[in-house]
Amino acid sequence: MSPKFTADQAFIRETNLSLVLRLIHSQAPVSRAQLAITTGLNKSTVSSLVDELLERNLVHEVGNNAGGAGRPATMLEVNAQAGNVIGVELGVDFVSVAVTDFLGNILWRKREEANPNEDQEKMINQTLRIVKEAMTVGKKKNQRFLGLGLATPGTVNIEEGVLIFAPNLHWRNVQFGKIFAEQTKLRIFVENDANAAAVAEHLFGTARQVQDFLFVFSGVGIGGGLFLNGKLYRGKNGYAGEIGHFPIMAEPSQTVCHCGNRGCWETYANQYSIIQRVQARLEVKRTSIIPKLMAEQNSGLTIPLIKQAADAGDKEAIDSFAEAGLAMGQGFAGLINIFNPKKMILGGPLSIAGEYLLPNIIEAVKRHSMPEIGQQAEIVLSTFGPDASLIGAVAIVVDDALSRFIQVDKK
Amino acid sequence: MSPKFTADQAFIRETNLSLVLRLIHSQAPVSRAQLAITTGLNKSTVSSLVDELLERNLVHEVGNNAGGAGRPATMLEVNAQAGNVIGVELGVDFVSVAVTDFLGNILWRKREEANPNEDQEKMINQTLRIVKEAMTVGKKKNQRFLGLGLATPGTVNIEEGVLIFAPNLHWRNVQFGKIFAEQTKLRIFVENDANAAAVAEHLFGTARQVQDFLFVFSGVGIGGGLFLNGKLYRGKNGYAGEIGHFPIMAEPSQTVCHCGNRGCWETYANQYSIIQRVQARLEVKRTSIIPKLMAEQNSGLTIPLIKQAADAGDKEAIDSFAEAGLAMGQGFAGLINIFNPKKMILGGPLSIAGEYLLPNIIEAVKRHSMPEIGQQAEIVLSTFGPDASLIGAVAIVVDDALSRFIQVDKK
DNA sequence: ATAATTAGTTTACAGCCACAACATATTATC
DNA sequence: GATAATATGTTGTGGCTGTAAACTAATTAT
Repeated sequence: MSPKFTADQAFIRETNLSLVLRLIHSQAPVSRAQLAITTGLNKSTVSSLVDELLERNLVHEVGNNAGGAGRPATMLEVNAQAGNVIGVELGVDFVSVAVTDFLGNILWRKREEANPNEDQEKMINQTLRIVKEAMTVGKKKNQRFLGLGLATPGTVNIEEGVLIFAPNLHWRNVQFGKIFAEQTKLRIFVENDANAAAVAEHLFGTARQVQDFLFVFSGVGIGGGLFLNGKLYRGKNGYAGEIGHFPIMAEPSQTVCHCGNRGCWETYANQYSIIQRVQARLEVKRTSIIPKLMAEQNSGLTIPLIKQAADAGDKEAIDSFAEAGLAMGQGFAGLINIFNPKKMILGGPLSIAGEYLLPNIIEAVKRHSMPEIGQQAEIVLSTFGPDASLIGAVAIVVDDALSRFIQVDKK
Repeated sequence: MSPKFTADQAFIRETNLSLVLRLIHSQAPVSRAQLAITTGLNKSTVSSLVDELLERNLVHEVGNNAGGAGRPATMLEVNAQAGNVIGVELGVDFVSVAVTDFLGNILWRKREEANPNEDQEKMINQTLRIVKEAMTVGKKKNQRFLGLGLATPGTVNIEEGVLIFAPNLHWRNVQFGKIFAEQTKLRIFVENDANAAAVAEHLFGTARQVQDFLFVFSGVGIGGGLFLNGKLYRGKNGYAGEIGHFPIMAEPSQTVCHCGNRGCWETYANQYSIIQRVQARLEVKRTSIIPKLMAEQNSGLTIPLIKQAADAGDKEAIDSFAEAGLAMGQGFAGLINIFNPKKMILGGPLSIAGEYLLPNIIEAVKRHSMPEIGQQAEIVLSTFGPDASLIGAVAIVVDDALSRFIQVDKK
């Protein structure tokens, strides 16, 4: 049925602990007195809460702040050493693993090419191998791990830690939670890549304190992390966020999307659409350095290569990005009209070309959104660029630690 | 900054009172014992909460339920006599007012034609006159009023009770809250019409217990009430829900939307698009009863008239609805992909033709949505048809009474 | 008649936060 | 340099909360 929500004293304590911890996280350094004012809680209550957080090593005092008159305040900060976190990002053709401290600072990272089509078990074992390597890093630093987060394309059952279906990987029903828990003995958190990236921006990035924003993950397709009313929105089954499949034109002539339909927005605005635009231009106009770059680097026509050409001032590259930017912006406008968000964050592989896309996205939003709504939305690039989902994997672990006060096993 | 959320004892009590009251509302008749099981609260706590609700006259006992073995349960129900509510719907060309009991049962209602373009003050005075008439009804029944809800098109600042901007009415910054509070001495709640309708469905209609659904309000334009994670989503400024302005086609050839853009989804799926479809058909094909109906009734080409023709089996009318249904369904599919909702509810003036639209909406959703997501969404007609916003105006008052336990002035 | 079962109440209790008084540590002022 | 002013943070009391367990109450099963 509907999720029951009862409250008791333990709930009060947990809510207030979490509130204070999150405020210390987002507004560090702060004093107990400042916390009392911003929360509305009594000074003594704040002291009691902070004492508990200090005891749990989640925060620490960082000297005094002698400002004006009066007793100087003892400033508080979240303790970066509260514990380490492992983040894993599963991509369509790579695996990334990172070890960070509690504040998301990267202590170690590794990326390997991978091929999910070849053999699922092989890729999982590859991932496990890198994870175990990562764990030795944490051990050396004598730190406990708070957990392991895994970001993957596709839809995820976060309670069970199961990847339900990832069209890009052609995977179904993968028990990540179970497999990784057995192999690492850590607490495992599995989340969709765009959702994870959204949490990363909320916790560590450009969307701190922002209650309503969309993370637009653009790459092979376009997915979205919907952060609404101060939390992730997942929909009935966790499928929410398939923003790339709004049918913006259902004529039979349109490109077939990999979802099987025609005229999905993402077919006009994903990375392949840019490659197509460049190809079309190269066929008519040859004054571009792109063919030369491809020959030199023995590379196909890829986004990084087109970006490189644009950096060198190549008009065909720049114009292709501009055109794609307008198409992306059209979808952004529609989403802004629907959501009235404070921010729209562009991330994913395509965001490496953000500087060329963004001005036209903004232009298209201005043109196609309702003025009252469009003016309210800031359109920005992801803080973490192509690493957004990897940091996101870390963020979902940290976010849990900021919320829950379940005893973490000591080492 | 971000809304702080602190918890204290009063909050616990209010949360649990509200939880129990809502459960009694949605699952009546229900016993204390059942409530204890479903909430997870202790039996004694439930008794204490129920005692308080009884004292406040919000619920009442309705006999025993002698089922199997054991002491028979005392069943509880929300007290319809807890207080009356006034609902007001401001339409583009009418005003509706209703008096209901606490369960939303209509005790009295009145609808008058109105013209917002003529004179704002005149229309407000007209509304106030009907409201005062309504209040004499409640007085006769010796009932107190819990409040007055007002549903209006446009964007609303719900804290202040101000209509910010309603393009269809050409109104800006109307202080409904202030005006109505002064004139009626009641607590006033102002809300956007689509949002109000969504609350009505959640509280009294087809979306009871549904956490994630969209109310699609189709009429002159297409607006949406977004009910996500168990509550209304309003966005940063309360503008959220402009689902009609997703640019599904940006070619210069398209119809200009009243938002100023071209190719908005709603221009393919609003009531005017249906009228256009019928007109186009009538120009080529004359075997339709529509011209005859228009002549007989001395009426223009309206949706009710086309509906009447469809009821009589007129192929042109039926086919026009079918075509529009497919266009609506295309947008529904896009929204379903984005939101992964449990339900999509079609309401608003166009919903009187729901039986002709719905099959094609469902067909288009099947065709254009991602199968995993589309299969999850039930697509249904509003329980209240064209009255959804009027009942919604009532619902926002009831919803508040179910949540808050501020002392209501006695009579 | 007695036991079993289920509903609801009473009483003792521990946890939580608010409040007010207090201790602490600095700057401002004379 | 002493005193006042100011701001930070702590301590102890009290009221409110839900929990737990023992209790009463009202029915059916045997």
